[in-house]
Amino acid sequence: MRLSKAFVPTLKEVPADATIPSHKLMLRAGFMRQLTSGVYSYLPLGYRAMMKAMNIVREEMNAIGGQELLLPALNPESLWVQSGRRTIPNFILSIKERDLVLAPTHEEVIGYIASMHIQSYKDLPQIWYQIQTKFRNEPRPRSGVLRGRQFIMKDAYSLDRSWEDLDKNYDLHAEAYKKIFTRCGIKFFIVGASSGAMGGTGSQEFMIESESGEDTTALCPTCGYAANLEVATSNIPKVGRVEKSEPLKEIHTPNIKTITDLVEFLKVDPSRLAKSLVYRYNGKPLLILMMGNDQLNESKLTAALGGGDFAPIGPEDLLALTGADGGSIGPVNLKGFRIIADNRLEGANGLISGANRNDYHIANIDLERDSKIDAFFDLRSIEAGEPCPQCTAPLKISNAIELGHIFKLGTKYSDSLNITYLDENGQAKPVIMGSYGIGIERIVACYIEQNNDKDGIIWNKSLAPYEVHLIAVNMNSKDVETASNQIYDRMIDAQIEVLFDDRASVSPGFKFKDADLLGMPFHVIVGDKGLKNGQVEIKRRRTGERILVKLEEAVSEVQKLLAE
RNA sequence: CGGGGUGUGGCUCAGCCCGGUUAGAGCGCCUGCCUUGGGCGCAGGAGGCCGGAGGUUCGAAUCCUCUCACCCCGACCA
Repeated sequence: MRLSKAFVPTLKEVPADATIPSHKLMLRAGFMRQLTSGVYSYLPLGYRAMMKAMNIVREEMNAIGGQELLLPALNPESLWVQSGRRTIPNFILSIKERDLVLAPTHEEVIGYIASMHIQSYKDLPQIWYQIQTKFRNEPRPRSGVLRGRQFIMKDAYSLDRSWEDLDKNYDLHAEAYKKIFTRCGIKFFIVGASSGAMGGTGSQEFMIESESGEDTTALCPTCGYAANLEVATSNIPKVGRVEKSEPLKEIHTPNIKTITDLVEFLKVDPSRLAKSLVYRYNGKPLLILMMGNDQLNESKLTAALGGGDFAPIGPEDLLALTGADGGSIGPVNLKGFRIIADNRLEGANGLISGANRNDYHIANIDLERDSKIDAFFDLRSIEAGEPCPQCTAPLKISNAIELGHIFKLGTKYSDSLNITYLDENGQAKPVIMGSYGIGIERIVACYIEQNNDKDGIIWNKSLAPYEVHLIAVNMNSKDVETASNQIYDRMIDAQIEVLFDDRASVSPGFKFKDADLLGMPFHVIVGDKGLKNGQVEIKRRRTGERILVKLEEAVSEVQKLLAE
């Protein structure tokens, strides 16, 4: 492509709306433009990079037996009502004129097709995938293409007869994902994750570490344990028992509302303080007992409760139920509540907690003796430095961007959408499903997050919009014009993807800046300076290293470099 | 949805508190000249109902009310 004819609107100044490197660079390099919040147009260069990513994904999906198809973005609303996902908050965008919605993902459509055409165990297994635009009713799009209302995803769906077969398909996808991200040149890691609103029995996320990430992950630098904070555990000890259970004692604690106040006031070690969080779960009161310094993890709570609606209880409601205000609630003599507690409290005694009477706490609580805990769960968020659950080395906590997510869905959609097959005995059985997503824009954005410098993007060959950026330093020089045109033609013949800066009215400095910004792996520079000696220059974008080669050998040298 | 911020030429912004010539700068763009190894120089030029609606006023980019859009933090998040 000749830059003199190309649409590559580069920007010298940083657009005001962009805050993270990938967003700034994708705008500055003329890869895309925003149309409205969370919606972008992909311009020629950006689209080429995305197509490179899509093709890598496609090749690896095909390699595990995936069959590509294309599904409708417009879906009947009723299908989503049937699956139960129409009412998920901030999920589905709908069309005003008809009872249609824009598909945010495609389990429902896949299920619809499968329910009609998968009839026998002989039809299984299947891997179906699509690479296409999806929509989400995103409350707050942000960080460029990392969280948009419209985005391209590869979504794959596996259909199996058994959980064992699902495991095989799941593992195949995990391996394919490793190959995909490795080929893209992205440094990633894999974490155990919560299956969230997708439902299902197991999932892993493919992550890159990034300050801009919206996920938080726990990582063990020693043994490699990695988990999303939604599910991460640690080897932090239980509270345990003190020598002797003393009799209960009520303590006057005027105006003490928080755990910090309480530690200050009683001059006690916070390890004996239990805090009470009061929720309504499916309309009924629920007391959650945690260690005073621990944070409730709502993802874990959701998992523990097995779904349903929960929300913290309001102050008036609380007073009516307990006769006390927040900060004075505790598990002893609390009527009408289901009580659950964090695992760390199992069997604990010698605790201090609220007395269900304003300005009073109770000491010497023995949970086994003085309260009835309905169940213990892992409910706390782990913190940096806690011992790894596998090897006890201190855990590290970092933000991360989710590139891909693989789920064992099981029968969630088979049940609601009635997807069954007949087994060898003629018995109807639910199809066991898996789903496997990759955000295409995120591949490009994450790559850029990991590969840029002050001058611009640094592409590798696999995702670069073009392999080579050919720069004619001065098109008004006859020699340069002839030589650079010759190299360009030869590169085209050699099927090298080349972007040729043949602009006559642009100064050399401008061209070099543009080339660094666009970031193709190799720059071939043709100027009078080199041509005097029959030479052209090849610059490696990543290192800045330059080599001089003979004009006639320019193309073969580039081929050598590209073959590395 | 809560909190904060911003809307002025294609881009980045000044002007707004404290109302008053014809609304400015840099970059980009057009024309000509010049230059040609790191966003080059000189000269000339085009381009804006100051997000929108209403109001206050002799007079509004500027003050008030409403509204829309976008960004950031939070909530939420497959």
